[in-house]
Amino acid sequence: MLDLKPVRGMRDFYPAQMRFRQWLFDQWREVSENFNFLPYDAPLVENLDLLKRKAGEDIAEQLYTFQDKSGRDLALRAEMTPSLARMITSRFESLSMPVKWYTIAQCFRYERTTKGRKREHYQWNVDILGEDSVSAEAEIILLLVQSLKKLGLSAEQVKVKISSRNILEALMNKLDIPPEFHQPVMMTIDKKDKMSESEFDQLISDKLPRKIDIQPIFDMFKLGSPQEISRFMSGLKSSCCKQDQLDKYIEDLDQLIQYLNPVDDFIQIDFSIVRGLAYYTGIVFEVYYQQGKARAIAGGGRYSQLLEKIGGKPLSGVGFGFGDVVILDILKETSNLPQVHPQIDYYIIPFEQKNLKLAFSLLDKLTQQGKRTEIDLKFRSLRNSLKDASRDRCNFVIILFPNEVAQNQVVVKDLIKGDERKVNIRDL
RNA sequence: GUGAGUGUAGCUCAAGUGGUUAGAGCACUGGAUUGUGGUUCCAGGGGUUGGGGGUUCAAGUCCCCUCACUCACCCCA
Repeated sequence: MLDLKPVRGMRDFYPAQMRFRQWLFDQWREVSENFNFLPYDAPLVENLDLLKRKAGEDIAEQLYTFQDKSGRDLALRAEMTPSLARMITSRFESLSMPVKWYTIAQCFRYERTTKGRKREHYQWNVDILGEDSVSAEAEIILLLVQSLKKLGLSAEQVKVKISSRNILEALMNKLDIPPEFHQPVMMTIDKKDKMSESEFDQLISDKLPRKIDIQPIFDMFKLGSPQEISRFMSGLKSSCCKQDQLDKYIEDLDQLIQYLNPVDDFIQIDFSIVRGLAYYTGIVFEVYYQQGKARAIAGGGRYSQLLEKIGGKPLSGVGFGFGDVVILDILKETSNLPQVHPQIDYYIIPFEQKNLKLAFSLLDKLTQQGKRTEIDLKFRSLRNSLKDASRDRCNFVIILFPNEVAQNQVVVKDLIKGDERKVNIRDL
Protein backbone atom coordinates (compact mmCIF):
# COMPACT_ATOMS: atom_id res chain seq x y z
CA MET A 1 0.00 0.00 0.00
CA LEU A 2 1.35 3.38 -0.97
CA ASP A 3 1.66 6.03 1.66
CA LEU A 4 -1.07 8.54 0.93
CA LYS A 5 0.31 11.35 3.00
CA PRO A 6 2.20 14.19 1.33
CA VAL A 7 5.95 13.90 1.85
CA ARG A 8 7.41 15.44 4.93
CA GLY A 9 7.00 19.18 5.21
CA MET A 10 4.77 19.40 2.13
CA ARG A 11 1.11 20.29 2.12
CA ASP A 12 -1.99 19.23 0.23
CA PHE A 13 -4.53 21.93 -0.37
CA TYR A 14 -8.02 20.49 -0.48
CA PRO A 15 -10.67 22.87 -1.79
CA ALA A 16 -11.56 23.88 1.76
CA GLN A 17 -8.03 25.16 2.40
CA MET A 18 -7.38 26.22 -1.16
CA ARG A 19 -10.11 28.81 -0.79
CA PHE A 20 -8.17 30.52 1.98
CA ARG A 21 -4.91 30.37 0.11
CA GLN A 22 -6.49 31.80 -2.97
CA TRP A 23 -8.09 34.54 -0.95
CA LEU A 24 -4.74 35.39 0.63
CA PHE A 25 -3.05 35.51 -2.77
CA ASP A 26 -5.84 37.74 -4.07
CA GLN A 27 -5.19 40.23 -1.25
CA TRP A 28 -1.48 40.19 -1.95
CA ARG A 29 -1.97 40.64 -5.66
CA GLU A 30 -4.47 43.41 -5.23
CA VAL A 31 -2.18 45.46 -2.98
CA SER A 32 0.75 44.92 -5.35
CA GLU A 33 -1.25 46.00 -8.36
CA ASN A 34 -2.69 49.02 -6.59
CA PHE A 35 0.84 50.25 -6.01
CA ASN A 36 1.56 49.50 -9.66
CA PHE A 37 4.02 46.70 -9.09
CA LEU A 38 4.26 44.30 -12.03
CA PRO A 39 4.07 40.53 -11.72
CA TYR A 40 6.93 38.29 -12.77
CA ASP A 41 7.83 34.64 -12.41
CA ALA A 42 10.83 32.39 -12.86
CA PRO A 43 11.47 28.67 -12.94
CA LEU A 44 11.23 26.69 -9.74
CA VAL A 45 14.52 25.05 -10.69
CA GLU A 46 17.71 27.08 -10.86
CA ASN A 47 21.36 26.32 -11.29
CA LEU A 48 22.88 25.39 -7.99
CA ASP A 49 25.66 27.92 -8.55
CA LEU A 50 23.26 30.83 -8.66
CA LEU A 51 21.65 29.93 -5.36
CA LYS A 52 24.96 29.19 -3.70
CA ARG A 53 26.70 32.33 -4.86
CA LYS A 54 24.15 34.51 -3.19
CA ALA A 55 23.72 32.68 0.04
CA GLY A 56 27.06 31.06 0.68
CA GLU A 57 28.19 27.48 0.35
CA ASP A 58 26.69 26.19 3.58
CA ILE A 59 23.18 26.99 2.41
CA ALA A 60 23.50 24.16 -0.08
CA GLU A 61 22.76 21.76 2.73
CA GLN A 62 19.33 23.27 3.08
CA LEU A 63 18.54 23.21 -0.61
CA TYR A 64 16.77 20.46 -2.45
CA THR A 65 19.55 19.67 -4.89
CA PHE A 66 19.75 17.15 -7.68
CA GLN A 67 21.39 16.45 -10.97
CA ASP A 68 19.41 16.29 -14.18
CA LYS A 69 20.02 13.54 -16.70
CA SER A 70 22.81 15.53 -18.31
CA GLY A 71 24.59 15.94 -15.03
CA ARG A 72 23.75 19.62 -14.41
CA ASP A 73 23.77 20.56 -10.75
CA LEU A 74 20.37 22.05 -10.03
CA ALA A 75 18.29 23.04 -7.03
CA LEU A 76 14.76 24.05 -6.12
CA ARG A 77 14.72 27.71 -5.20
CA ALA A 78 14.62 28.48 -1.49
CA GLU A 79 13.71 32.10 -2.11
CA MET A 80 12.97 34.31 -5.06
CA THR A 81 15.66 36.97 -4.77
CA PRO A 82 18.43 35.13 -6.67
CA SER A 83 16.09 34.50 -9.59
CA LEU A 84 15.02 38.13 -9.50
CA ALA A 85 18.63 39.25 -9.49
CA ARG A 86 19.35 36.97 -12.43
CA MET A 87 16.40 38.27 -14.44
CA ILE A 88 17.23 41.90 -13.74
CA THR A 89 20.87 41.42 -14.57
CA SER A 90 20.23 39.76 -17.91
CA ARG A 91 17.84 42.49 -19.08
CA PHE A 92 19.58 45.30 -17.27
CA GLU A 93 20.10 47.50 -20.33
CA SER A 94 16.48 47.57 -21.39
CA LEU A 95 14.78 48.06 -18.02
CA SER A 96 13.72 51.51 -16.98
CA MET A 97 14.50 52.19 -13.36
CA PRO A 98 13.23 51.90 -10.82
CA VAL A 99 11.93 48.39 -11.40
CA LYS A 100 8.89 47.58 -9.27
CA TRP A 101 8.04 43.88 -9.43
CA TYR A 102 6.20 41.34 -7.33
CA THR A 103 5.63 37.61 -7.35
CA ILE A 104 4.03 34.84 -5.33
CA ALA A 105 6.45 31.97 -5.55
CA GLN A 106 6.55 28.50 -4.10
CA CYS A 107 9.92 27.97 -2.44
CA PHE A 108 11.55 24.88 -1.00
CA ARG A 109 13.93 24.34 1.82
CA TYR A 110 15.24 21.10 3.23
CA GLU A 111 15.23 21.44 6.98
CA ARG A 112 13.49 20.45 10.14
CA THR A 113 9.81 21.34 10.19
CA THR A 114 8.26 23.24 13.09
CA LYS A 115 5.11 25.23 13.59
CA GLY A 116 5.02 27.87 10.90
CA ARG A 117 7.87 26.24 9.01
CA LYS A 118 7.36 23.72 6.29
CA ARG A 119 9.75 22.45 3.67
CA GLU A 120 7.66 24.23 1.11
CA HIS A 121 5.85 27.52 1.27
CA TYR A 122 4.55 30.30 -0.88
CA GLN A 123 6.25 33.60 -0.49
CA TRP A 124 5.00 36.95 -1.66
CA ASN A 125 7.99 39.02 -2.79
CA VAL A 126 7.84 42.73 -3.53
CA ASP A 127 10.95 44.56 -4.68
CA ILE A 128 12.06 47.96 -5.92
CA LEU A 129 15.40 48.04 -7.71
CA GLY A 130 17.34 51.03 -8.93
CA GLU A 131 16.23 53.59 -6.39
CA ASP A 132 18.86 54.48 -3.80
CA SER A 133 16.91 56.90 -1.64
CA VAL A 134 14.76 55.82 1.31
CA SER A 135 11.75 56.65 -0.81
CA ALA A 136 12.02 53.06 -1.97
CA GLU A 137 11.92 51.79 1.62
CA ALA A 138 8.99 54.09 2.30
CA GLU A 139 6.92 52.80 -0.60
CA ILE A 140 7.72 49.18 0.17
CA ILE A 141 6.81 49.48 3.85
CA LEU A 142 3.69 51.49 3.09
CA LEU A 143 2.59 48.72 0.76
CA LEU A 144 3.44 46.11 3.36
CA VAL A 145 1.38 47.82 6.06
CA GLN A 146 -1.52 48.17 3.69
CA SER A 147 -1.44 44.45 3.06
CA LEU A 148 -1.57 43.81 6.81
CA LYS A 149 -4.59 46.05 7.14
CA LYS A 150 -6.21 44.36 4.19
CA LEU A 151 -5.80 41.02 5.93
CA GLY A 152 -7.70 42.46 8.88
CA LEU A 153 -4.77 42.95 11.25
CA SER A 154 -4.62 45.98 13.50
CA ALA A 155 -1.75 48.09 14.78
CA GLU A 156 -2.25 46.42 18.17
CA GLN A 157 -1.73 42.99 16.64
CA VAL A 158 1.18 43.62 14.33
CA LYS A 159 4.13 45.99 14.21
CA VAL A 160 6.68 46.69 11.54
CA LYS A 161 9.96 46.93 13.40
CA ILE A 162 12.54 48.96 11.59
CA SER A 163 16.26 49.07 12.08
CA SER A 164 19.35 50.25 10.24
CA ARG A 165 22.35 48.06 9.83
CA ASN A 166 24.35 51.15 8.93
CA ILE A 167 23.67 52.78 12.25
CA LEU A 168 24.44 49.56 14.08
CA GLU A 169 27.74 49.35 12.23
CA ALA A 170 28.50 52.93 13.15
CA LEU A 171 27.81 52.12 16.77
CA MET A 172 30.13 49.13 16.63
CA ASN A 173 32.79 51.34 15.09
CA LYS A 174 32.37 53.80 17.89
CA LEU A 175 32.80 50.98 20.37
CA ASP A 176 36.00 49.95 18.60
CA ILE A 177 34.64 46.61 17.55
CA PRO A 178 36.78 45.58 14.56
CA PRO A 179 34.84 45.28 11.28
CA GLU A 180 35.41 41.55 10.92
CA PHE A 181 33.39 41.03 14.10
CA HIS A 182 30.42 43.10 13.01
CA GLN A 183 28.67 40.23 11.28
CA PRO A 184 28.92 37.76 14.21
CA VAL A 185 27.75 40.42 16.64
CA MET A 186 24.76 41.22 14.47
CA MET A 187 23.87 37.55 14.21
CA THR A 188 23.92 37.43 18.00
CA ILE A 189 21.72 40.51 18.24
CA ASP A 190 19.25 38.72 15.99
CA LYS A 191 18.77 36.13 18.69
CA LYS A 192 18.65 38.36 21.70
CA ASP A 193 14.94 37.77 22.34
CA LYS A 194 15.70 34.19 23.21
CA MET A 195 17.98 34.88 26.14
CA SER A 196 18.48 37.02 29.20
CA GLU A 197 20.53 40.19 29.12
CA SER A 198 23.45 38.62 30.95
CA GLU A 199 23.49 35.58 28.66
CA PHE A 200 23.42 37.90 25.70
CA ASP A 201 26.22 39.96 27.15
CA GLN A 202 28.25 36.81 27.67
CA LEU A 203 27.59 35.54 24.15
CA ILE A 204 28.68 38.77 22.53
CA SER A 205 31.76 39.07 24.70
CA ASP A 206 32.76 35.55 23.66
CA LYS A 207 32.77 36.66 20.05
CA LEU A 208 34.96 39.67 20.59
CA PRO A 209 38.76 39.64 20.54
CA ARG A 210 39.10 41.63 23.73
CA LYS A 211 37.01 43.08 26.50
CA ILE A 212 34.74 45.79 25.18
CA ASP A 213 31.96 47.52 27.07
CA ILE A 214 28.88 46.72 25.04
CA GLN A 215 26.39 48.40 27.31
CA PRO A 216 25.68 51.00 24.60
CA ILE A 217 24.29 48.22 22.39
CA PHE A 218 21.66 47.49 25.02
CA ASP A 219 20.93 51.16 25.44
CA MET A 220 20.47 51.37 21.70
CA PHE A 221 17.65 48.82 21.76
CA LYS A 222 15.63 51.18 23.93
CA LEU A 223 15.75 54.05 21.49
CA GLY A 224 12.53 54.81 19.70
CA SER A 225 13.12 57.81 17.46
CA PRO A 226 15.80 59.21 15.15
CA GLN A 227 16.20 62.20 17.47
CA GLU A 228 17.02 59.96 20.42
CA ILE A 229 19.49 58.08 18.27
CA SER A 230 21.16 61.25 17.15
CA ARG A 231 21.52 62.47 20.72
CA PHE A 232 22.66 59.05 21.88
CA MET A 233 25.31 58.76 19.20
CA SER A 234 26.82 62.15 19.73
CA GLY A 235 26.87 61.40 23.46
CA LEU A 236 29.30 58.55 22.86
CA LYS A 237 32.88 59.62 23.09
CA SER A 238 33.81 59.10 19.53
CA SER A 239 37.19 57.63 18.99
CA CYS A 240 36.08 57.12 15.45
CA CYS A 241 35.52 58.61 12.23
CA LYS A 242 32.97 59.37 9.57
CA GLN A 243 30.56 61.43 11.64
CA ASP A 244 29.07 62.90 8.48
CA GLN A 245 28.22 59.46 7.18
CA LEU A 246 26.53 58.52 10.42
CA ASP A 247 24.56 61.74 10.23
CA LYS A 248 23.40 60.70 6.80
CA TYR A 249 22.21 57.32 8.06
CA ILE A 250 20.30 58.92 10.89
CA GLU A 251 18.88 61.48 8.50
CA ASP A 252 17.75 58.64 6.21
CA LEU A 253 15.99 56.89 9.03
CA ASP A 254 14.38 60.12 10.13
CA GLN A 255 13.12 60.75 6.63
CA LEU A 256 11.76 57.23 6.32
CA ILE A 257 9.86 57.61 9.57
CA GLN A 258 8.38 60.85 8.31
CA TYR A 259 7.32 59.29 5.01
CA LEU A 260 5.65 56.52 6.94
CA ASN A 261 3.53 58.99 8.86
CA PRO A 262 0.24 57.71 7.33
CA VAL A 263 0.80 54.33 8.98
CA ASP A 264 2.84 55.40 12.00
CA ASP A 265 0.80 53.37 14.47
CA PHE A 266 2.15 50.24 12.79
CA ILE A 267 5.77 51.42 12.88
CA GLN A 268 8.38 50.93 15.56
CA ILE A 269 12.10 51.55 15.60
CA ASP A 270 13.86 48.54 17.05
CA PHE A 271 17.59 48.09 16.68
CA SER A 272 17.48 44.49 17.78
CA ILE A 273 16.15 43.71 14.31
CA VAL A 274 19.04 42.80 12.03
CA ARG A 275 17.69 39.93 9.87
CA GLY A 276 19.50 36.70 9.46
CA LEU A 277 20.49 37.03 5.84
CA ALA A 278 23.94 38.36 5.19
CA TYR A 279 23.15 40.39 2.09
CA TYR A 280 21.21 43.20 3.72
CA THR A 281 23.14 46.45 3.83
CA GLY A 282 20.96 49.28 5.13
CA ILE A 283 17.46 49.61 6.47
CA VAL A 284 16.01 46.28 7.55
CA PHE A 285 12.54 45.55 8.87
CA GLU A 286 10.42 42.74 10.18
CA VAL A 287 6.71 42.36 10.76
CA TYR A 288 5.92 40.90 14.14
CA TYR A 289 2.72 39.44 15.39
CA GLN A 290 2.48 40.73 18.93
CA GLN A 291 -0.09 38.57 20.63
CA GLY A 292 0.88 35.51 22.57
CA LYS A 293 4.20 34.24 21.43
CA ALA A 294 5.68 36.81 19.06
CA ARG A 295 6.12 35.54 15.55
CA ALA A 296 7.80 37.08 12.54
CA ILE A 297 5.45 37.06 9.59
CA ALA A 298 7.42 39.01 7.02
CA GLY A 299 10.75 40.70 6.65
CA GLY A 300 13.00 42.53 4.29
CA GLY A 301 15.37 45.36 3.74
CA ARG A 302 17.90 47.10 1.53
CA TYR A 303 20.41 45.06 -0.41
CA SER A 304 23.07 46.93 -2.34
CA GLN A 305 25.54 44.38 -3.60
CA LEU A 306 23.43 41.45 -4.56
CA LEU A 307 23.50 41.97 -8.31
CA GLU A 308 27.22 42.47 -8.39
CA LYS A 309 27.60 39.16 -6.63
CA ILE A 310 26.10 37.35 -9.57
CA GLY A 311 28.11 39.38 -12.04
CA GLY A 312 25.75 42.24 -12.72
CA LYS A 313 26.06 45.99 -12.58
CA PRO A 314 25.87 47.67 -9.19
CA LEU A 315 22.20 48.08 -8.48
CA SER A 316 20.59 48.62 -5.13
CA GLY A 317 17.27 47.11 -4.17
CA VAL A 318 14.71 47.02 -1.39
CA GLY A 319 12.25 44.22 -0.90
CA PHE A 320 10.50 41.90 1.44
CA GLY A 321 9.32 38.32 1.63
CA PHE A 322 5.99 37.38 3.19
CA GLY A 323 5.25 33.67 3.62
CA ASP A 324 1.84 32.02 3.56
CA VAL A 325 2.30 29.55 6.42
CA VAL A 326 2.55 31.78 9.48
CA ILE A 327 0.02 34.32 8.29
CA LEU A 328 -2.58 31.66 7.55
CA ASP A 329 -2.00 30.20 11.01
CA ILE A 330 -2.47 33.59 12.61
CA LEU A 331 -5.52 34.55 10.57
CA LYS A 332 -7.08 31.23 11.51
CA GLU A 333 -6.36 31.81 15.20
CA THR A 334 -7.80 35.30 15.09
CA SER A 335 -10.79 34.18 12.99
CA ASN A 336 -9.79 36.68 10.33
CA LEU A 337 -10.23 34.20 7.52
CA PRO A 338 -13.36 35.14 5.61
CA GLN A 339 -16.12 32.64 5.02
CA VAL A 340 -15.52 32.47 1.33
CA HIS A 341 -17.97 30.09 -0.26
CA PRO A 342 -18.38 30.08 -3.98
CA GLN A 343 -21.72 31.58 -4.79
CA ILE A 344 -23.49 29.41 -7.35
CA ASP A 345 -25.75 31.36 -9.71
CA TYR A 346 -27.73 28.54 -11.28
CA TYR A 347 -28.46 24.95 -10.39
CA ILE A 348 -29.98 22.99 -13.24
CA ILE A 349 -32.19 20.05 -12.36
CA PRO A 350 -32.90 18.05 -15.57
CA PHE A 351 -35.60 16.10 -13.73
CA GLU A 352 -35.79 13.47 -16.45
CA GLN A 353 -33.17 11.64 -18.39
CA LYS A 354 -34.59 12.80 -21.69
CA ASN A 355 -34.11 16.45 -20.68
CA LEU A 356 -30.35 16.08 -20.47
CA LYS A 357 -29.82 17.36 -23.99
CA LEU A 358 -31.69 20.53 -23.12
CA ALA A 359 -29.93 20.71 -19.75
CA PHE A 360 -26.50 20.67 -21.33
CA SER A 361 -27.40 23.32 -23.85
CA LEU A 362 -28.59 25.52 -20.97
CA LEU A 363 -25.37 24.76 -19.09
CA ASP A 364 -23.36 25.83 -22.12
CA LYS A 365 -25.38 29.00 -22.53
CA LEU A 366 -25.27 30.12 -18.89
CA THR A 367 -21.59 29.40 -18.37
CA GLN A 368 -20.78 31.41 -21.48
CA GLN A 369 -22.66 34.28 -19.87
CA GLY A 370 -20.22 33.99 -17.00
CA LYS A 371 -22.71 32.43 -14.61
CA ARG A 372 -21.44 29.84 -12.17
CA THR A 373 -23.67 26.90 -12.93
CA GLU A 374 -24.05 23.45 -11.43
CA ILE A 375 -25.88 20.67 -13.19
CA ASP A 376 -27.49 17.96 -11.09
CA LEU A 377 -26.77 14.60 -12.69
CA LYS A 378 -28.06 12.32 -10.01
CA PHE A 379 -31.78 11.96 -10.79
CA ARG A 380 -33.06 11.61 -7.29
CA SER A 381 -36.23 12.98 -5.82
CA LEU A 382 -36.72 16.67 -6.49
CA ARG A 383 -36.68 17.31 -2.81
CA ASN A 384 -33.15 15.96 -2.50
CA SER A 385 -31.95 17.95 -5.46
CA LEU A 386 -33.31 21.12 -3.92
CA LYS A 387 -31.74 20.18 -0.65
CA ASP A 388 -28.34 20.04 -2.33
CA ALA A 389 -28.95 23.29 -4.13
CA SER A 390 -29.67 25.01 -0.81
CA ARG A 391 -26.69 23.46 0.89
CA ASP A 392 -24.41 24.62 -1.91
CA ARG A 393 -25.63 28.20 -1.54
CA CYS A 394 -27.26 28.50 -4.87
CA ASN A 395 -29.26 31.55 -5.96
CA PHE A 396 -31.51 30.13 -8.65
CA VAL A 397 -32.67 26.64 -9.52
CA ILE A 398 -33.77 25.81 -13.04
CA ILE A 399 -36.10 22.84 -13.11
CA LEU A 400 -36.93 21.10 -16.39
CA PHE A 401 -40.43 19.90 -15.61
CA PRO A 402 -41.95 17.92 -18.51
CA ASN A 403 -45.09 20.06 -18.75
CA GLU A 404 -43.18 23.30 -19.03
CA VAL A 405 -40.50 21.89 -21.31
CA ALA A 406 -43.25 20.81 -23.67
CA GLN A 407 -44.08 24.50 -24.00
CA ASN A 408 -40.43 25.51 -24.35
CA GLN A 409 -40.41 26.81 -20.82
CA VAL A 410 -38.52 26.04 -17.63
CA VAL A 411 -39.26 26.83 -14.00
CA VAL A 412 -36.77 29.23 -12.43
CA LYS A 413 -36.94 29.20 -8.66
CA ASP A 414 -35.36 31.88 -6.51
CA LEU A 415 -33.97 30.00 -3.53
CA ILE A 416 -33.44 33.14 -1.50
CA LYS A 417 -36.84 34.71 -1.92
CA GLY A 418 -38.56 31.38 -2.31
CA ASP A 419 -40.71 32.30 -5.31
CA GLU A 420 -40.61 30.83 -8.78
CA ARG A 421 -41.69 31.69 -12.30
CA LYS A 422 -41.87 30.19 -15.74
CA VAL A 423 -39.35 31.42 -18.26
CA ASN A 424 -39.08 30.80 -21.97
CA ILE A 425 -35.98 28.79 -22.73
CA ARG A 426 -34.70 31.27 -25.29
CA ASP A 427 -34.89 34.08 -22.68
CA LEU A 428 -32.28 32.55 -20.43
C1' G B 1 20.66 17.04 14.05
C1' U B 2 19.28 16.53 19.92
C1' G B 3 15.43 15.89 23.72
C1' A B 4 10.18 15.28 25.09
C1' G B 5 5.12 14.25 23.77
C1' U B 6 1.17 12.58 20.48
C1' G B 7 -0.88 9.19 16.61
C1' U B 8 -8.34 5.59 17.02
C1' A B 9 -13.69 7.06 10.72
C1' G B 10 -12.85 12.83 6.22
C1' C B 11 -12.97 16.24 11.07
C1' U B 12 -13.45 16.62 16.74
C1' C B 13 -13.07 13.04 20.33
C1' A B 14 -14.82 8.11 23.52
C1' A B 15 -13.33 3.08 24.66
C1' G B 16 -11.26 1.84 34.29
C1' U B 17 -5.41 -1.57 36.02
C1' G B 18 -4.89 -5.90 28.43
C1' G B 19 -10.84 -9.23 27.94
C1' U B 20 -16.60 -10.44 22.93
C1' U B 21 -18.39 -8.18 16.37
C1' A B 22 -13.69 -0.39 18.51
C1' G B 23 -18.32 3.84 19.70
C1' A B 24 -20.54 9.08 19.36
C1' G B 25 -21.25 13.98 17.15
C1' C B 26 -20.41 16.57 12.67
C1' A B 27 -19.57 15.47 7.50
C1' C B 28 -20.85 12.04 3.43
C1' U B 29 -24.66 8.64 0.71
C1' G B 30 -29.77 7.11 0.22
C1' G B 31 -34.86 7.56 1.72
C1' A B 32 -39.63 9.80 4.07
C1' U B 33 -44.85 7.02 -2.20
C1' U B 34 -39.37 10.43 -7.47
C1' G B 35 -43.74 18.54 -9.04
C1' U B 36 -40.67 21.66 -4.49
C1' G B 37 -35.24 23.30 -0.45
C1' G B 38 -33.02 25.47 4.25
C1' U B 39 -35.61 22.59 10.14
C1' U B 40 -36.84 17.46 11.31
C1' C B 41 -37.04 11.99 11.13
C1' C B 42 -35.20 7.04 9.37
C1' A B 43 -31.43 4.12 7.21
C1' G B 44 -26.53 3.28 5.20
C1' G B 45 -21.31 3.34 3.72
C1' G B 46 -16.80 4.23 5.81
C1' G B 47 -11.41 1.86 10.60
C1' U B 48 -6.31 -4.40 9.19
C1' U B 49 -6.74 1.78 15.97
C1' G B 50 -0.11 5.50 11.28
C1' G B 51 3.03 1.05 9.56
C1' G B 52 6.05 -3.40 10.95
C1' G B 53 7.65 -6.85 14.58
C1' G B 54 7.36 -8.90 19.67
C1' U B 55 5.13 -10.48 24.69
C1' U B 56 0.30 -12.96 25.86
C1' C B 57 -4.89 -17.72 25.81
C1' A B 58 -6.14 -12.51 24.48
C1' A B 59 -3.16 -5.97 22.37
C1' G B 60 -6.31 0.33 20.48
C1' U B 61 -4.16 -0.60 25.54
C1' C B 62 2.40 -3.50 27.27
C1' C B 63 7.69 -3.72 24.72
C1' C B 64 11.00 -2.71 20.32
C1' C B 65 11.67 -0.57 15.43
C1' U B 66 9.87 2.77 11.78
C1' C B 67 6.96 6.83 9.76
C1' A B 68 4.24 11.33 10.56
C1' C B 69 2.81 15.42 13.53
C1' U B 70 3.43 18.85 17.91
C1' C B 71 6.67 21.41 21.47
C1' A B 72 11.64 22.99 23.00
C1' C B 73 16.85 23.44 21.33
C1' C B 74 19.58 24.15 16.73
C1' C B 75 18.90 26.70 12.21
C1' C B 76 16.62 29.86 9.19
C1' A B 77 12.41 31.72 4.53
